[in-house]
Amino acid sequence: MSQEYTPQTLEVALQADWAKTGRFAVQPDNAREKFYCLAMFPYPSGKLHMGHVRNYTIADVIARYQRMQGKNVLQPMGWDAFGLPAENAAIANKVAPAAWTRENIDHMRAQLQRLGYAYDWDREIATCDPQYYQWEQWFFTQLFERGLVYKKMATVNWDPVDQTVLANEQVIDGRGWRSGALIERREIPQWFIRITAYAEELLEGLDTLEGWPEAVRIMQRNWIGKSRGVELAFGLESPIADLDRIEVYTTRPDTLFGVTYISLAAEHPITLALAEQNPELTEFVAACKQTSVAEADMAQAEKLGMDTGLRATHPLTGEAIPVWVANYVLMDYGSGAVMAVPAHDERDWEFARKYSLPMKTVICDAEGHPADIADSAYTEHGVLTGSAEFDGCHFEAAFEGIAAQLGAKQMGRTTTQFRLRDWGVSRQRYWGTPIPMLNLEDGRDIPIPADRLPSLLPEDVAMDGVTSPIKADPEWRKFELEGQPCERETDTFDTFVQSSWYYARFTCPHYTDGMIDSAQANYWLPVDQYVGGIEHAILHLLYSRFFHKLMRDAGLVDSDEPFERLLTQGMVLKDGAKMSKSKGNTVDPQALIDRYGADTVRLFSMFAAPPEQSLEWSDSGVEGAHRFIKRLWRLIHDFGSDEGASAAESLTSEQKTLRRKIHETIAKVSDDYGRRQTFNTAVAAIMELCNDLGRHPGETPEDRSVISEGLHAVLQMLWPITPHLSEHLWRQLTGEAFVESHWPALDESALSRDELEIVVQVNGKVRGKILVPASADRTEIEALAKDQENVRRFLADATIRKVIVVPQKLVNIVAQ
RNA sequence: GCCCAGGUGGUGAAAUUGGUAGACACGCUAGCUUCAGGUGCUAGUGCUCGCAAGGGCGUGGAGGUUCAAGUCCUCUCCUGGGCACCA
Repeated sequence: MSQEYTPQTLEVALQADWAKTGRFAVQPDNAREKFYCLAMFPYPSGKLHMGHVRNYTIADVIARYQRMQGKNVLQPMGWDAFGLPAENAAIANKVAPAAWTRENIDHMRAQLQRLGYAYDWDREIATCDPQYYQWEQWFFTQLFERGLVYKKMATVNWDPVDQTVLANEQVIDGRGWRSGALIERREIPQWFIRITAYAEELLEGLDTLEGWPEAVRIMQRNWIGKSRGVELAFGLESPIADLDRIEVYTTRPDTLFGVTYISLAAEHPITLALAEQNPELTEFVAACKQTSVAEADMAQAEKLGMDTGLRATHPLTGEAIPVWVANYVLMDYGSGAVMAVPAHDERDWEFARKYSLPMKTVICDAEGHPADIADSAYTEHGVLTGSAEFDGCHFEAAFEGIAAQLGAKQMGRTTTQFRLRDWGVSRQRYWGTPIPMLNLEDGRDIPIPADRLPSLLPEDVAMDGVTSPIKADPEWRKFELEGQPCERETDTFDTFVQSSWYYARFTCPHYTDGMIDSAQANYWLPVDQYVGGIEHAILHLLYSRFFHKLMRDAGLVDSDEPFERLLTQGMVLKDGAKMSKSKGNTVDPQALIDRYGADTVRLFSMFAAPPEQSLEWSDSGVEGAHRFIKRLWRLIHDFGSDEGASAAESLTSEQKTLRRKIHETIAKVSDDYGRRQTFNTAVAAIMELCNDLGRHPGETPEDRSVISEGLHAVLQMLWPITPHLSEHLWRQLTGEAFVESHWPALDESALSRDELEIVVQVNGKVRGKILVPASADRTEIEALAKDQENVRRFLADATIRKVIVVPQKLVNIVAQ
């Protein structure tokens, strides 16, 4: 009766059954505890890659484990369907982004279904559907009314040949990826959402997110970057560009006496005014603009500067301080000007060295001497020197004293600043949500009225590769409001806007009366478990937290935070590198599913590494996972049906040992799935149990009873990972349908041991092992340890100084 | 450049609270079964000395704390992620 393992037929049949019976469709149910499990939805790029498989398997294992705990589990799936790749594909393949996207969705949906994920497909969302983005447009107009939206000039990468704006990704070594032209920074008007109004709350909220990895919380905290400092001004003798002073911000006012120059951004109004009379400076400013807007590029670019000849007055000493223009000072941050203290700031030190600018030490080192700055800046806090009446002050006193003196002179004040900048949401692209704003003839911007939404994106378009079809089409732009002609905004939203609230829409995807059905949302939210790549640690997760608070303040949801617990999974690598087409090291999950079935692919993904770590791909590892499945298949078939095996009365010591292994495994796997989320160690433990079950003779009814108990537990514990295999074999073994809401019960009494093995060390090195009765006390253990044969040899002519006994574990005898 | 992770056998990894380093699996070696094997089973497998019993060494590198360090501290090297228009 040894039947062959045929995953292709077995899995597809079960999947059809799940779909037909609506097995994973859910509704609110107040009788049961809810559990909302969500994996970050994919961009529909064409087909699934291994990163998706890993991501969705992790989430599915958690969702199914929670189902086995009897919870009402929501696990939805959808598509982050707007974005740049669709435009690129449209140009390359002469197909409209909409058609390309929807084809990809159909293909990827089928792939996900073939992997057997327990999704409620009735809730599927695609962000490119007007039914979705209309509410995003509506919400934006609400934010506008609340004063949380504004328009200002902001910098973009400009390709002067293609006459288009480029994403940072499209700028390679400072050149446009298609034209090869040197790109330049250019300022254009763009829409912003005031995330900075929520900076304090976003920062404080991090402390409540105990279910988040500490690394993510730290990264967000640093990103928000709250600092206490001083805003101060250096005076100008005569106004330039209507400014009579240069404003700077510093967190180190204690180094104010060490300022030897000031640096302005290339876009600073004073720079621009000075450049008008100075051709050399004009040229330098143009050169400064030839880097991408990416911070990484700017931080690594060679530091360039030029003396403007202008001098500003030090607010405390009255000295004349040279004013420079430098390419590392950014107009978008703070005031676009910084005071430079080369002795106590790394970047200023490098710049000053390069241009032979003076340095002035004003902080003492730990020994109380003026710090040595010959080889690098001294950036520690310390006692002041060379700072007039502040000499001898420590950081705190100097900070307060200098701030007070600046305040008295009306030249400065203490402030709190955030590194976080407002969220620019304008994109000069076609394939996105049209920004629902109108430009009136008098120049004012107003929102499109709610009853005229959605502002529909035309889908039947041709892409020429340079101009957005809605920018190229004058007809689309035309709009009439109360008889007045006006123009639609032709920019679209950043795709992060869609992904900032989809988790909430999943609770009520078909709701037509508003953005969110609060009754549904408040039942399901917050998401109990969110799973996604670590690469989203800052942007996506911060924007979502921000949007949640915006929705809360609009009365749509009750909770303060969207995601209770977060699991950030590592990447899938091959040959130590991220899989990518350009490297030619991709692995197509479809080929693996076709060859081994979904359960093998799922099992390997879970077994190969813990979820937070990167996973090194291995073909032979997949083979190994498949072999384990076949072994288990054979084990169950060889065992036959369990013909109502009853709990045995008295067991032999071998049977007791096997039963203890079964229950130790249940305890470990429960902990690994639930608390630790280390699925690889759970699989290893189940494999160990299977090895023991296979080795155990099945001669007596008692033997068969214990083995049967173990096989039941194995199938139940594997269900979250290999659901098809488990359901199929369960029926073989028991003759009944698999009941998913039963997690195997732990029998604590089966865990007890009569004897323990204890390690004996001499001076920290293992010299022997002893078996002691579980009831043995300290003195007995110590005596047994000293008596151990090998231990005695090492103690022969030594004096025992100390004996350390760690209960249940080891004895360390310290001897000389 | 800045912020955050990670580095353990030939390979993927385990070691959960400072307490036996290498569980589980891959690979490899030997044997058995079968002998058409991309099959199955058994044993061995960190390096090293030894016939063996047993010993020495060993978690990127250098120091340190401790009876005891993969785990804690300091410095350092390498790899990966993020840096606001890839998603």
